[in-house]
Amino acid sequence: MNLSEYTYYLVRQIPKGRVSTYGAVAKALGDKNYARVVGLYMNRNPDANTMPCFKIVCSDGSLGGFGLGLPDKIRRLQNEGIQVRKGKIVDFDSVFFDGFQTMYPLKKRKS
DNA sequence: ATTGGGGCCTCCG
DNA sequence: TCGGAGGCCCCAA
Repeated sequence: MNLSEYTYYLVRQIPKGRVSTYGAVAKALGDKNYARVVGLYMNRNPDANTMPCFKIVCSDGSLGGFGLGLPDKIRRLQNEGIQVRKGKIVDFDSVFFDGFQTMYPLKKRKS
């Protein structure tokens, strides 16, 4: 399993109605510096059916970006009952998910 | 609130 | 194949 596949695996762990952040995923990957790379993976694979990248937001609760356009991201979030006001997640602390199940710490590149 | 440095991958020429 | 530029960012100052 390569890095991008492992990233998708983690993102799919986010329960319905919850969100997580680029940084949280990066930390689950083993290094917070992966945050930007996580964003790239999201942008590269904007298929919301297999990879709910709309559930990944910035660590301060703001939305971040979205390859298909932010309005679409907001719509998808609200579909799961997540409220968005003024470009931020409402009650961010209570919907934030950081309970990723990491099989192994992926510190370095894996084949 | 704003700024800038960080350090890793992917993309495209 | 090689190299440089940039990214759906984060955090400490």
